[in-house]
Amino acid sequence: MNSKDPPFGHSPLPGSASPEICTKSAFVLSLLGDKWSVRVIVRLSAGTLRFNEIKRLVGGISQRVLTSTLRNLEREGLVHRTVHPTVPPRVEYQLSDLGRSLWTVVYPLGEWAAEHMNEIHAARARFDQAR
Amino acid sequence: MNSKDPPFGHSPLPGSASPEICTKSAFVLSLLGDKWSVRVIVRLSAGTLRFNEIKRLVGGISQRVLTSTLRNLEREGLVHRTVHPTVPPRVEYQLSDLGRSLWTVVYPLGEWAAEHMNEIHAARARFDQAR
DNA sequence: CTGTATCCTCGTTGATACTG
DNA sequence: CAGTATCAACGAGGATACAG
Repeated sequence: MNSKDPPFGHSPLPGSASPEICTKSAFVLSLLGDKWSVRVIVRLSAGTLRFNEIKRLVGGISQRVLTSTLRNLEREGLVHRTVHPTVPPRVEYQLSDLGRSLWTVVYPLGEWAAEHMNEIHAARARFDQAR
Repeated sequence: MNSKDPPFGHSPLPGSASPEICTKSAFVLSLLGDKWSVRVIVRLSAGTLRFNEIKRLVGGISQRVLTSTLRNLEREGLVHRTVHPTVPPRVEYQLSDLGRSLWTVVYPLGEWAAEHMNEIHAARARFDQAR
């Protein structure tokens, strides 16, 4: 995810009217669809945190992957990273304005999930049992 | 993605107040965060489509992966699959009520992307060039 | 037309050890 | 404390061929 940008810039189909939304929704999902980004953002939505605080709060994430996840979020401009040149080093992470703005539109997905999680699990049970 | 459910049912951290939202947003993203689900849903949001119509409209997806994607969406209860036992076979796909409901909350992400895509690309450019 | 069945490649994740 | 460096494992995704 770090290395090369996904192929989302490709031109809309010629003669096609509306596929704007497709590309753009998929683009946002490609930013957050990985395993950890949202979980990190949720924690940062509560305020500034240090590396190991995030690690503890998120839980189950390795140092290496958390580093990578935070770098991605920083690269997309969703998270700010502040290094205090002390010893031992102190690095603080916080959501940028852009990150907070994104959060306001991602949050409703959590609410939707809360309302419909049971329906999804019911559908899964039906589907799986039908085989 | 078909085989086993992601580990999202795990208990909220003991003594922690709010991490509900985390788990649930991440759950929805785990449904749609793969490479093709949203692109398929967008097309189906316009109406009923046959297998190869989706394949053509989405573009760049292989038969095997489209089949898998549609099976997942069907399993989650987001898409209905109707088989007409004719020859040659005719299979129609459409969003379920649940799928349409989800779409209303995913759509705003596309709008957000449309507004802020430039900021993200600017942030990327700044970040990449700083190395 | 609508899928299955294989095979293969690549990226993401994870575990572990080491550094400033 | 906050990373970087390796290495191993796994799964998603793609190419191709075949089937009902």
